[in-house]
Amino acid sequence: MSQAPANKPSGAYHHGDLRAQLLDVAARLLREEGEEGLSMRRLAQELGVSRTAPYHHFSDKHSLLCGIAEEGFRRFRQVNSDAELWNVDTFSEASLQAFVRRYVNFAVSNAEYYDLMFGGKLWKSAALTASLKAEAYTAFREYVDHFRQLQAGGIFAANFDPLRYAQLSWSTLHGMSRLLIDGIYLDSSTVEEMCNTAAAMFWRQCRPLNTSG
Amino acid sequence: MSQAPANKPSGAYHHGDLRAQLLDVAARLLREEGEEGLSMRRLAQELGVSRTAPYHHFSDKHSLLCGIAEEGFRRFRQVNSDAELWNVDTFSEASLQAFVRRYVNFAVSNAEYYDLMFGGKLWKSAALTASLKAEAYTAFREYVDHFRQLQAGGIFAANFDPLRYAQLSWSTLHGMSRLLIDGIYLDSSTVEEMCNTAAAMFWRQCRPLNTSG
DNA sequence: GCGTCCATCTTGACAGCGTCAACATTTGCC
DNA sequence: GGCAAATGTTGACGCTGTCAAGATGGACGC
Repeated sequence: MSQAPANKPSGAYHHGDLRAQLLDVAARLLREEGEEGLSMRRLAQELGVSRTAPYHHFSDKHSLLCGIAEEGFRRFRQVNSDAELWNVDTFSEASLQAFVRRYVNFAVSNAEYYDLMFGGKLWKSAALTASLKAEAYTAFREYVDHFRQLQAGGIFAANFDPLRYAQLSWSTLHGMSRLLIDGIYLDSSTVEEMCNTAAAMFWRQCRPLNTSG
Repeated sequence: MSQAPANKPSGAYHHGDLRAQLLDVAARLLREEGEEGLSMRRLAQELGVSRTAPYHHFSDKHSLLCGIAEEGFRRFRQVNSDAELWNVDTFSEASLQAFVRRYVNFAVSNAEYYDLMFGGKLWKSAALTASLKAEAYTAFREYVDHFRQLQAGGIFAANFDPLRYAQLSWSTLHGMSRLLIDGIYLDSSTVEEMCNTAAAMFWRQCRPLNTSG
């Protein structure tokens, strides 16, 4: 009758907390051994259940991955929420710098989530979980809305399209993150400098009439 | 004794042109059905040879993928080589625009190659073919060198770091390309406009003292 | 208490995968 | 012609995702 211990009931038939642990262990396997390190069978073994037990919580591997991505978006929220950055009065190059660093740091430190959240593996499949779709669209809409607010506050020139700005800045953030995660930019010692350069570009870009730093 | 027909000798024991066709058909399978559509066994079947025949031309699947990526870099060369863009006298926002469009168009139109050339699948494995490594490093070095030449020609401000500029612009190009390829930017009707916006950003960025459009 | 339903977990099975080992055939070279 | 190397073959192994069918346990009405 007592709730099964978090890790492994060891004799119990019912695991008690399988769904949550599947998501956790799957993410850990992805982190430690990459995409090839995660298989449904291995995942089950790692948790001491039979091969097909996970299928009672996720209809297939694809939807397990959707679950992981969803958790990723939950963790991602704090990156986007920054009162200082999105406030017209405190919007500054420094706050932009902090944002860029926060984004890239999240991507690199949570690569196993980032890959699924913003990678083709799930998005090209065109069969995203409804809840994942909701999380993702909300995240991007919030991002764009912030820029709209800033424009309404007079930060941008009138002829500036906030959507275009959002797309472009996100492209840069995403590109930097991907190149770092994928091991193409090996020299991670210059990451901070690159982030600052990116922030400077964004800053200059959104204040086209004022060239002072 | 006669050279086997390009496609399938149909009775001959030796195929005659297997290595090249493996690369071609593999790329086609990737293009048409994605990563999961390409298996060594299926590839062999598609070419009418036995399952293990490909292993006499590529030691394993990984090195086949390296071969595909290498071919990709060969096709990629024309994107980077543009006399007008890299010439100090003709360097302009228009030539930048053309370059951005060319890059993104290459990435999207050759996604099956681009994925391997600039994706984590090969780069994170840390076991790249020597020839692939050479191709890749050459491509990036050329890109950076172009910016160095432009700076030597006085295009950039003196305190501008061409390497940083190359990294940052490439991040943006790569980010846009990836988001398009991966189906995250669904609205591909605005691609051209985004390319122009990106080119404008690069243009403004490299002429920090001249705010005229 | 008992029976019943449902969530959950189990074993068995299947086709497909990458790849190794052993063997067959063909080509190129002396 | 003969021999080595290149290239092709079949057989086998352990791994994968996932379906079907059966076993177990908890929850709830009586």
